[in-house]
Amino acid sequence: MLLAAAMEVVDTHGAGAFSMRALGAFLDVDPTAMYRHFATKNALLDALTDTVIRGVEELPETDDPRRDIRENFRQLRRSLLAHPTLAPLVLRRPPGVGAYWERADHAVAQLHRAGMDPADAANVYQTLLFYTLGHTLSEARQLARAVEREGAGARGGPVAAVRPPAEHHPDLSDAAPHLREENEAQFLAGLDLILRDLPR
Amino acid sequence: MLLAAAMEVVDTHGAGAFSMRALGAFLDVDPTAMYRHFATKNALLDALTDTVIRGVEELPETDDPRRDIRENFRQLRRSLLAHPTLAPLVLRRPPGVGAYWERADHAVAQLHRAGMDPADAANVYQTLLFYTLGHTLSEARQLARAVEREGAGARGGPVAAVRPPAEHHPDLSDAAPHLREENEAQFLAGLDLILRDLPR
DNA sequence: ACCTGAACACCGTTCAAGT
DNA sequence: ACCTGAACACCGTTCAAGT
Repeated sequence: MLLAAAMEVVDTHGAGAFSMRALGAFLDVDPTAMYRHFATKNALLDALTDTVIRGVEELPETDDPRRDIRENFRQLRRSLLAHPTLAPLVLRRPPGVGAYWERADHAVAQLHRAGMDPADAANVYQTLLFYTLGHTLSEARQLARAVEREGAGARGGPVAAVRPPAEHHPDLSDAAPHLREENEAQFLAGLDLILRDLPR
Repeated sequence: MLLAAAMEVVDTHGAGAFSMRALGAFLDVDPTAMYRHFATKNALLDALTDTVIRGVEELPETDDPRRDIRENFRQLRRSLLAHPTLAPLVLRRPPGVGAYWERADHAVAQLHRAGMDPADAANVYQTLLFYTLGHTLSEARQLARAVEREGAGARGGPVAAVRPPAEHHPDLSDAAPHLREENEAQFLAGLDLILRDLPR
């Protein structure tokens, strides 16, 4: 399928190296043949990002709303990190686009179940979504650079330590060691911070 | 100054239309003359994004830490929205880059002053930063599309309502009206959610 | 020290022509 | 219905040459 081939090219060489000509070469087809199926390169990229937002995992339905919400956003994070060079392009999709509906409805339903009114649920959902996007897209950056340099499967070096000039930023250097923690744990800590009023 | 001219071209026609040739035409200079001052187009864009992260406003120092922290991130939001087509490119800058230090130190210092230990302060800071980036870059998208269509100063239409197919997403449609609120208020509500344990 | 201009190896997209 | 191939109007970047 055309989208699958496009995703393979993106994951192998990075979204920066993706072009209609590169995709044509991969499919052994004239570079202009794709215009029968997608009006523009942008439309093709939008379709790719929608499949990343949607992901491949089932949304969980247990009896623990807090756990289910956490898992919803962990899934989004995993899907974005699986395609790190494509991840930043999800920002071109409005949050009202189809691919987000399932996640939005799932999260809002769990928040409702946990006793929140619609206004609070909407606020918490959006905060979780934007936090997840900001955190994960920042995280994807270093992974993406490794892919664009070394090709698919690159692991990206160890997370660089944050080293501010100590003389100028005394408070920051006390906190700096904690800014370097492993990213998954850091991500979950932020989720829990936002969800800390939910029953656990 | 070269950077100021580049920023003007970006703000007028959008980052998508920015090219070395366009900048050369704007400055009435050969398109390759810029390579004396910046090694690549990417280096030039990185310098531009750093000035956006830094912004033009003074960080506040009142006797209210919570207020100062809110203002820190509102400043970042305002600066990003002032250059909406450039905003997504801040994701290429690692959070440890120079332009973030001032904001990081300021926020961590205020959190410390409010009684937080370094580990909690680091967690809250990162959550606030990534939330702000996610929220603001999503918000910048519609502004950016207006600029790329109509040129500088475009206001971008009213915020599109989120209209999920009601039959499929009952919980979401209860919350949907609250997803459409004016963006500044929504942004601040998220900040307060993350900061709700701070003394006010 | 800085700018110029030709050149190279690319782009996205259109369109007439083929099967 | 789908693919081809030439063509158009662009790119970033290098490098020898000029002042």
